[in-house]
Amino acid sequence: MSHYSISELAAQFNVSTRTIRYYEEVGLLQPKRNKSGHRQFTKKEMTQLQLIFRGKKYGFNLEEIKEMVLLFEEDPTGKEQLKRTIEYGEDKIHEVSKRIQELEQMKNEMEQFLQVFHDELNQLEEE
Amino acid sequence: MSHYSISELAAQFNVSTRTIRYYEEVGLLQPKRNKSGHRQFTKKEMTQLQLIFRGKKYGFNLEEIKEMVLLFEEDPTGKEQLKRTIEYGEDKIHEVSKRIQELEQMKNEMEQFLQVFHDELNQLEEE
DNA sequence: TTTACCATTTACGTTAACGTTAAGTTCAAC
DNA sequence: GTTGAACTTAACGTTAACGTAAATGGTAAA
Repeated sequence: MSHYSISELAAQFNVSTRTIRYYEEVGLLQPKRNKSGHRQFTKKEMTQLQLIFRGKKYGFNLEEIKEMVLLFEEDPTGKEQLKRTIEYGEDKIHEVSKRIQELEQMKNEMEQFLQVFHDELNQLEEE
Repeated sequence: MSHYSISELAAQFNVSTRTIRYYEEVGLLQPKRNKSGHRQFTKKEMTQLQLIFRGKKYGFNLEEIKEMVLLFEEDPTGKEQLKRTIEYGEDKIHEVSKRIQELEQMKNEMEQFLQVFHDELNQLEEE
């Protein structure tokens, strides 16, 4: 009924249970517990884990990821709170945009480099 | 005359000299030495450091970066060698492309999330 | 030639992000 | 009710990527 155990989540995301417990340890997740103390995960935590792993893949460390996860987890009620959240979120989006641009530059440079090799290969094959 | 000391490079790239020595230690750089054993860096190493820091910024570890740096450093002479280098390089470009795509997806999701907050803010301000 | 700075190697220290082991608890099935 | 898999916490271990300290050497200015 929409509750997952820690090993189910671990299998889903192909990580160890230790990893998930560690994420709770550092405040990235706060799963509820059942009567006997076992963690109960829901779709909320699944979504958060998605964000975490995507962030990790792109060089953000857990502290940075934590900020982003918490940003989208808390329900900012009140105008001032909302405004600050939006501003912070737009900053984060800017960071991501910058990373994308620089990755594209990196890609371009790699393509230029390969072009040289391509030309050399053509030279060799024309003989 | 186009030779830089280790501390000049460190200042240029805003890292410690230890970092640069470490990169040599793990095989990312192979600077020449002068008579008294001091490292002599040239534009070649400057270019390699550029690649290294950009790679780091986007979540590649030093091992992966090493592959890429060595790929573009060695002069693949001979048709077979050239072909393999080109193929490997295209794989790496593919990886970068994938990262770009997923970063863009990440950005989209963040923008959607923020849109919700924006709407809530508008609701509050219409009253 | 002594001061001072830059270089060198060696080697131990540090932090993030887990891995691993141990010792105990709970649940599901038989 | 006993067995076995899955859960719990606690705590020590591991690796990458450096930081830092110590001991030493070259060189240029005072």
